[in-house]
Amino acid sequence: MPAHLHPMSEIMEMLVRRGFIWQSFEIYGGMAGFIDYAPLGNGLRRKIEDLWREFFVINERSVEIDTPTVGIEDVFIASGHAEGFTDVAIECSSCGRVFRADHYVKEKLNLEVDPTVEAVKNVVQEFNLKCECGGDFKEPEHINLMFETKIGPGRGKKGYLRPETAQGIFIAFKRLSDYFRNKLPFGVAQIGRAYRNEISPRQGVIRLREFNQAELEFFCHPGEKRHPEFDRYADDVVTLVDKFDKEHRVTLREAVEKGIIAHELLAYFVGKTRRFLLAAGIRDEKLRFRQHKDDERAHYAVDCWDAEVLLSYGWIEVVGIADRSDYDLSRHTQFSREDLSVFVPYDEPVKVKRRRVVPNIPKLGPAFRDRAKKIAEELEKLEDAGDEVVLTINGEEIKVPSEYYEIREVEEEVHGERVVPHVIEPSFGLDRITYAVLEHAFDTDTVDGEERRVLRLERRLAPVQVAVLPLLSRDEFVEEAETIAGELRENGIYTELDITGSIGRRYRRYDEIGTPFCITIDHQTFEDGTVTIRDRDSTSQVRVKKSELVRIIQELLNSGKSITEFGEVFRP
RNA sequence: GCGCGGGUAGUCUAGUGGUAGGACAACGCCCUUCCGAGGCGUUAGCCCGGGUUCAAAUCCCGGCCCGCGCACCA
Repeated sequence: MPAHLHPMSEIMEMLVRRGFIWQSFEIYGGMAGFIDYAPLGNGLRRKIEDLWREFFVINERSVEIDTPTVGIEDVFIASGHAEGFTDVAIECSSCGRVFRADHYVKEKLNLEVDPTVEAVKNVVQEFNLKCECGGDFKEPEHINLMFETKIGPGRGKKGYLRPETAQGIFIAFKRLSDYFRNKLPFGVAQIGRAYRNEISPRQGVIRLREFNQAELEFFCHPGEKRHPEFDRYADDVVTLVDKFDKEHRVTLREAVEKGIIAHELLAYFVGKTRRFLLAAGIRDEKLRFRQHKDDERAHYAVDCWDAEVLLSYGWIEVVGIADRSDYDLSRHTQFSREDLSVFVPYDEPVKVKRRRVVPNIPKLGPAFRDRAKKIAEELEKLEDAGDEVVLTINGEEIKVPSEYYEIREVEEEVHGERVVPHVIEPSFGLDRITYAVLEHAFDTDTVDGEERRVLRLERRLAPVQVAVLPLLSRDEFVEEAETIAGELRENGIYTELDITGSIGRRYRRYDEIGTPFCITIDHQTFEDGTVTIRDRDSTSQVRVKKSELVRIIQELLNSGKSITEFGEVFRP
């Protein structure tokens, strides 16, 4: 079906033609699941990243790091991602449906099967297992949704392209905790690529095999899932769809009080995420937060809220805000044997009275010889003891009479406890957000009886911020335009100079790519040193002095101010 | 992965076996003009591979890509 029949085709056509996104590997026929960020799309995505940094790094108690996109196998065994791939799948040779073998066997035969190719193969043969459609299954195979690679020459060491940026943060946790001088809570962000070898990439940029994530891992005390700045968003009214599909329009404070959102910290990030998306130009009425159902959550999550945006594809998940509890740190502790806990001091040291068993070493030594040291260690572990203690040392039962130890009442000061932090993770799909911003900004209206297409991007996100347009292509007009464009560029403003085509045609070009302001050099420029600034959304113009142009443009770009605050409205 | 539909310049499109056409866009020159003006000119295309045929954009097979449905989406 030609793309133009699809409802979102008009914008897709524009995005490709004007240089926002292109199909990757196009001259070789393309490959599903990969896109090139063309000049304008790359500019837009970078600016969205910068906006994200402002919200989730600069204005959060967070830092940003950057870790490899290739990970060694151990990481993903610990994280649980590798487990998902050792799952065995069976595919029907007639209808083509693919099932997870262990689930299918459990459901049809009520039988637990080891998730190995051999075991599944045996079960399928033994019970002559058929597909629901009656077809035979092909040979069972491993599902593999991570890209596999080899590190080093020859057989190398097995590695995977990361399926999320988060693991790089968890792995560096000890260093990060030290960096924050072991004081919770703190956040660590990472912006970068991640990879999933999707079975069937679809829907333009919505499901890619290589994609851009911005993730924040916010580490907190398990008993203190609050945020000191919750009040900033507590009164924001949000649309929530809970796991029972019940919709709520409530403030975040109410959502926490009523128990719709599990705790304040999740609610805080729901609020912050919403403000970020609105700042990027997502429409509030096309934004909602949906709670994952119990069977929908990832293996690591205990609660999860997705930000969903209404697009021509329907409601699309663009952010996942998950409470990953201590899952990741505990798993990496277990697999790496590194202690990834944090010492949390109490406000006041607590005095604890307890009984201790104190071994009498001088007596133990001669009596028990080479076993004495071990016995002493075991005795110290005991909370209490009677007249005689029976210990098992190296499989040997040893009776230790009370003369070899004494019971003392001691008072100890406990200054704090070691806890494995919990982590709240807002995880952003930047490609989807970038596309959503474009779709929500895309508009048409009528100017002088003609329809025009205009991209109403937030000013600060526009990839081309200013276009300088000489009214005529005569040398003196072009030279003047070059001078002005040069000055804007020296001040860090993304500026295009465009001298071809009629002025109207050029205005349309920049409307279509969302350039908020056009500077026009006309005859009057040479008389009184003024130029006009044209506003994309209203198409109206004001005259300003050349000497003040840079300052005015900068102020316009960093505010929502109207051009009419800066000069006389100009009507040619 | 399965099923259905599709793939012709940058974009959109005409073309059912016989010399691949148009519109818009882009670029150059002229005009010198404030909202896709006009004139002249230029660039540029049959997704890839095989087959049938004297001859394939067109018919057949396979692949790739795009859209939709199913499955998958940690």
